[in-house]
Amino acid sequence: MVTIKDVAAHAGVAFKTVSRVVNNDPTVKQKNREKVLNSIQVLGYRPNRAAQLTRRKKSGVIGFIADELLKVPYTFDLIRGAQDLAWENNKELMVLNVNINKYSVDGALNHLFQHRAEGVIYASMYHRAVKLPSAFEELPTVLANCYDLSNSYPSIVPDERNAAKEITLSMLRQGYKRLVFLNLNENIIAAKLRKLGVEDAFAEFGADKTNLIIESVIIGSEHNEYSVARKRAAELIRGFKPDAILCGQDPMAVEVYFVVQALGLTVGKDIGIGSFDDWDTIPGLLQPALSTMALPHYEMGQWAFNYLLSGQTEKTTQMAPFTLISRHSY
Amino acid sequence: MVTIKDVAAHAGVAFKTVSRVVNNDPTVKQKNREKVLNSIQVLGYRPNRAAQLTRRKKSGVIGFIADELLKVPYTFDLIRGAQDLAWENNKELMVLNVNINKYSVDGALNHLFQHRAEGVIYASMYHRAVKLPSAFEELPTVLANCYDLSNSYPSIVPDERNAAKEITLSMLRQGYKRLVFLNLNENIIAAKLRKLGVEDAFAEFGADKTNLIIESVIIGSEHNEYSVARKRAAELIRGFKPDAILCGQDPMAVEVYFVVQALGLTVGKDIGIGSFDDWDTIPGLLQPALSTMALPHYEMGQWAFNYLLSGQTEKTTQMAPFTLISRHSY
DNA sequence: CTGAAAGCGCTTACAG
DNA sequence: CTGAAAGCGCTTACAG
Repeated sequence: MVTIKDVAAHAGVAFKTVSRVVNNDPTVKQKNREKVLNSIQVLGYRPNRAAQLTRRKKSGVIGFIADELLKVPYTFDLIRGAQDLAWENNKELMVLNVNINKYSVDGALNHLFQHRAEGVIYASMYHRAVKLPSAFEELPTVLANCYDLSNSYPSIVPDERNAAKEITLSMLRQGYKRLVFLNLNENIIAAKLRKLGVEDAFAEFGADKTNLIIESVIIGSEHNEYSVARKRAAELIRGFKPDAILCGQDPMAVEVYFVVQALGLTVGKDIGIGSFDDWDTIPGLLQPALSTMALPHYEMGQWAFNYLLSGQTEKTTQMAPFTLISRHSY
Repeated sequence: MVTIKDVAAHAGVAFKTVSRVVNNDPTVKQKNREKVLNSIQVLGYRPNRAAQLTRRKKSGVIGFIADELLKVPYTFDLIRGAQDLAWENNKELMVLNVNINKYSVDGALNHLFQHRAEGVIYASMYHRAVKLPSAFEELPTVLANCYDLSNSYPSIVPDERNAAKEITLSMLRQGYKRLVFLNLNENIIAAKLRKLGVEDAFAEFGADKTNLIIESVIIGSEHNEYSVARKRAAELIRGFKPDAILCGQDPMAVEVYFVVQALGLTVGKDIGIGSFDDWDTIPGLLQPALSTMALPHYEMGQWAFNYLLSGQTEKTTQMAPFTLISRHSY
């Protein structure tokens, strides 16, 4: 491999001058700079990052530990948000997947320590509380899409409550009166907060709460979840006769569309449907296309990265707002 | 940060002995090894990777350039396949996202060169031909889910033709006689090969080809694609009256299920449905659950990584077999 | 504005 | 089995 000394010999300068050019030191005389740049070009020199890092204080590495993250399509936006900023700031984002069977969090951390990472983003697949090993205290840590029960780390999570309030208000304002909210598993934080948000909207709008049913249709324990969305949607449409249904996630909306069609009704005409997530291709697959609250994954990834860059230490829990994507389902 | 010398001082040995212990050199006396291990523990020493790499010949870094890869959920399995092996082999997988707007392939390559990567996997989002900049010739390169037109690099791609043949045969064997294959855009290689595969199956089974219609229902140019699956499915079911439909991808199957239901028919009873991809949550969302040919992304990721590890140079194009996931839709 | 020296934290190559 | 020296490709700190 071509080294700084090869370039120096070729350009007829001291190797320190080459180093200066590579590092954009403005004190190099224009003529020397050009000679060096030319030699770099001709010889195909590329700085050896490992050698640079050995000598420098900063590694430029930010870790990204993904807690089984990558099973759900949109969660990858967490990584993208961070990576886009890493690229812009000339940092290295070291993405490490963690899961029960293969990679431990300790293993991932060890990796990051060996690379002298300057900070780490810990991201979870869905919004939840996590308990991190104490080794995280040794380097700046930010949580994304999750939070720490003992409040030892700064974190950013989706603003579930406001999102639910916002989409519910949007439906009420359009004239829908009688709403069924088919919620996610009541054990998860998103479900708890969204329930409050929907109720907030009814209260703020002055709507009659007897026109509201909230029910969890993803049930069972964490590792044995199943959906009763179809069954309950059918029963509720027949019995309660809502004019709108809000679904806890886009895949559930697919199920509800089937139920609505089977009952001879039309989404967007006989019954309005809204949802959460903006799950990849799903919303556009439906007819009419699904209106949904998009999760702010990309923004959370960015926020987490920026937080590390800024060198802050305040242990805030930040709320990231969803974005309402209006299509034609209500 | 704790260095090898700190550990040596604490353990009362030469720093070279610490280096030996860290690198599992068997010549260290048991007693000294224990002393060093203890000091490492007590001081919390972690080897500095950058310094190691500066001195060693090998960087241990394998690059993974992902061509906008991460928009479709299952494509991440390409990375997972490679990453699992990287972990096992104590290598670093450096994942770099490439796209038109932000990161160029040249930028990603430059990154990899600076890290003295030992090889690179170039993976595309869907099965297609690619043209790589000539800089790839400077380091061992393997293509995954794509191939090079000039055959300059080894590659692995899904065995589309056999997959189509296999699922079609499986349907024919179950007694289905009259098949509509709603194909992907005819411009893409997968569509071309699968068409051949379906025809292979009819020929091999001795089935009557007048009972087969193959039609592309994803149409338009690459950047302006749209689906006429619903419209054509409805027309074909009414006119041609197939007893089975094969869909080019799982999302298309969702659309077809809606059409079938709207016509008052039942999937798996009145009409069999098969598909391709095994796209994340979609197959299980449908009722009955969708039988589909799963893309071998994980396996391709593994193969590509192994190929680099093995140090082979043969420029083969490998075919990776799909796996039939039988559920209840036919 | 430029260069010769020292040093980063390791491993390599050699000596004992 | 262990250690003192040299060196990896750079940057830092200093001198001119």
